[in-house]
Amino acid sequence: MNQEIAGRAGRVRESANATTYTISDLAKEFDITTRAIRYYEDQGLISPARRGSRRIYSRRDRVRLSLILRGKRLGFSLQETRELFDLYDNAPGEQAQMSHFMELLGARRAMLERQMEDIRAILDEIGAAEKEALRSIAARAPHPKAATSPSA
Amino acid sequence: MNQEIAGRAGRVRESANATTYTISDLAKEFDITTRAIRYYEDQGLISPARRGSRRIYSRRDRVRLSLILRGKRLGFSLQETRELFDLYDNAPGEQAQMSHFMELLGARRAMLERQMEDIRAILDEIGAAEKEALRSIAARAPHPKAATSPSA
DNA sequence: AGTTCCGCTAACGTAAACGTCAACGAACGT
DNA sequence: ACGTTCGTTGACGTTTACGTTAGCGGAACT
Repeated sequence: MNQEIAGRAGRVRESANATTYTISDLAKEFDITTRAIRYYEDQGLISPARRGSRRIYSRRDRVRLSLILRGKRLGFSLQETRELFDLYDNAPGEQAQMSHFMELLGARRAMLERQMEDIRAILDEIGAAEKEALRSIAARAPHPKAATSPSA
Repeated sequence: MNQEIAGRAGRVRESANATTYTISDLAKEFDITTRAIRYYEDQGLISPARRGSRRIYSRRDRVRLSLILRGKRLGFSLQETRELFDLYDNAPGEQAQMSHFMELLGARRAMLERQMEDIRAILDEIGAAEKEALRSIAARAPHPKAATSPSA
């Protein structure tokens, strides 16, 4: 996974030293399929150069890809991420977009906080169940009362 | 949203005081559609009693529903939640299941941590972008260098 | 009695994000 | 020269979690 070494794929092509990647270079690096990468292109998230029919990815494309994946991990849909890209491309650093973006981010943060709270609640219940189990074992009682079902 | 008052739906039916709910009671309380609730039943997650063809939900069913929703918020699929229910129903408090459950929970925790890290990274970049913007404004320079695209 | 809800089943539709062939061309190693 | 590998464009298939009619039967209000 070290993009400095690499077999001898498409590094330093053409004139100066424009670092480029093939589709499978990126697929391996990010551990996704080439199909996924082409799909992101279909959805307008990346637009790699072409050498004939083959796709040539630049460092910029590579950054975009990492941003797409980060967006996915945060629960953004591909369309949401695309909109953010579009906004930024058409006027980087504008305030209206910034606030739109902050809204999305805030919503995600709220989701994460709720998830954390859910996990905390589960852990609490597990803790209570354990204590209950220990107590019933200590008292040599076969079963406590059997609640409804912990889990999830 | 107070389930103690309620119009005069299906509270205290039958013999003693077995609190029950109609499907729309629960739909309103949890803010989901009745279709969703029936779907959970199709998938084997709940099995409400019937009075004729109509579904009668007990407090146990209501707890299950809340667990299903919590599972969803944590990213568990309905099938995963169902498996957890099945495991617990067939032998509550067994250790093998507990470890299976803890595995799932651990995976979710890892996901959450990664998401938190992603958000931290984004906030860092936003902070850096702001500093850069302020600096370029202070120097009356039109644009910095224009990176690749922050967002997502 | 009539009409309006509520609920039920059955079945088809949907959206997102790819997976999975198929059929083909170009490039690369031997 | 040739087989293998890599890449390309369709195009259809898949999964999850419901949404959306459609058509019908009781139940409840007036």
